[in-house]
Amino acid sequence: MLSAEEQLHIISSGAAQIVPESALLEKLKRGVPLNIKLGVDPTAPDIHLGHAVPLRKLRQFQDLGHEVTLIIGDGTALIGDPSGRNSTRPQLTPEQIKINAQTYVDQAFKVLDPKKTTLRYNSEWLMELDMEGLLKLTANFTVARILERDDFHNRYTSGQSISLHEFLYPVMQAYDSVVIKADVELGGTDQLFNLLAGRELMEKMGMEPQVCLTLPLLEGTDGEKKMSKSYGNYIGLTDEPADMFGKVMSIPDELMVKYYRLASTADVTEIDEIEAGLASDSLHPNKVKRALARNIVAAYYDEVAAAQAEEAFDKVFKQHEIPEDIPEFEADLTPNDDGLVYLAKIMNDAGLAQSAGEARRLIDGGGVKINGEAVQAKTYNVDPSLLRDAVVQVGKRKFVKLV
RNA sequence: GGGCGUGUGCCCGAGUGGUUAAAGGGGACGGGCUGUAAACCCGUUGGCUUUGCCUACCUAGGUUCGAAUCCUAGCGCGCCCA
Repeated sequence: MLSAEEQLHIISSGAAQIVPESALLEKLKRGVPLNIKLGVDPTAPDIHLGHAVPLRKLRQFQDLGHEVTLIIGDGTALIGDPSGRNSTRPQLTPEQIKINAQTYVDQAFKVLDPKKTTLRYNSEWLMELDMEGLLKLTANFTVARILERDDFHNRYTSGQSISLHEFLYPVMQAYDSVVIKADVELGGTDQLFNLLAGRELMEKMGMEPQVCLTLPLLEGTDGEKKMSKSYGNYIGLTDEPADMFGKVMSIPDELMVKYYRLASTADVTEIDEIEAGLASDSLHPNKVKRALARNIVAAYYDEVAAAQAEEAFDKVFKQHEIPEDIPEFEADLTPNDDGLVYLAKIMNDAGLAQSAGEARRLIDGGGVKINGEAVQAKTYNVDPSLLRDAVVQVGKRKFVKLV
């Protein structure tokens, strides 16, 4: 085992805050494996690199010899986390929660070490609570304390509704920590209040309180907004290697180090060197970003897939070649009276354009190529022999082979 | 329950009777440049085999030669009063 100080250095890499850091150092100094907790809401089935950030941090803990308890919040999901919300969340059906939870777990184990992970469902103890237990638990918190929370405060002062059951969310999450005896709980920066509630409750119940470790939000590929499916700027854990590679390559340079720290499997010392190298211009951003993309692909697939993804990427972007493995489309090449076929319609049918009109515009904009040859503006109709077994390309990365 | 206001394209937002498929901005997409990105420049951004036709400014009716623009009702949102 590494020394407590060395461990702390690794653990704090990329973390937003550790509350309190001194307590974590003390826990580490004991030299016994700690119990690290992460609670997840099974609300969204598909997970992306943003969701994987706390998982990566958990993995670091595991690699340092600690144990992880992953809590599926199937009980708390009945409430719906009010964090960052300005209105009440819709409640999910038990069936939906179950499906989501399973999908989540499958993906989470791409990151976590199953041998050092205990999986728990919090319905196990939350649903066991009777009225007496609930009352005892809630007596540990005051309304004023809960109302301190930013989002509750805002909703309350602006006259928006807060349902009584939403008040219970932080209490339930805190109770999870008590039940599993967490040493450290992870969460996004927006989770700090909930994490602190756990700390407070443990202390009140005579336990050693957990340390709260928050992680920053990961920006999406646009480099602006947080990674989210609804913004279309996400990199999914189940994305194809080539896609994943390309998406990582498209992030802004400024984000590279953050991605390294939060989303890669690289060693912290290595990342420190990369950061320094970039700052002093001794490392070329392109090289660094490639290495990052390879690392991330390899983390979810393997080295071979990563190398292939890079190769495919170079073919398309560097040498402007046509990649292998492009989708095929069976096009109807029956000519019209002039002996021509309407290219715009074919592109539309092949999924290269949302409408024939868009296809025409793309042609006029010089964005359409047949076998690497740009189609001249206004040529919406072409000779069918040109299209037979041809590769039609839109922009830099959309290809379809006509058969 | 009453009063007032508001509803425009992916988003924001101009337009208050007539070349308005609808200014401007953002985003997105395409081209150039590049390192793949950013920045910058250019173009496109309802549908249709496009010198044209069709469908569109919350919905349904109405007024008018002509409506996103005026009227009526409904729906959504906002504010004020009870």
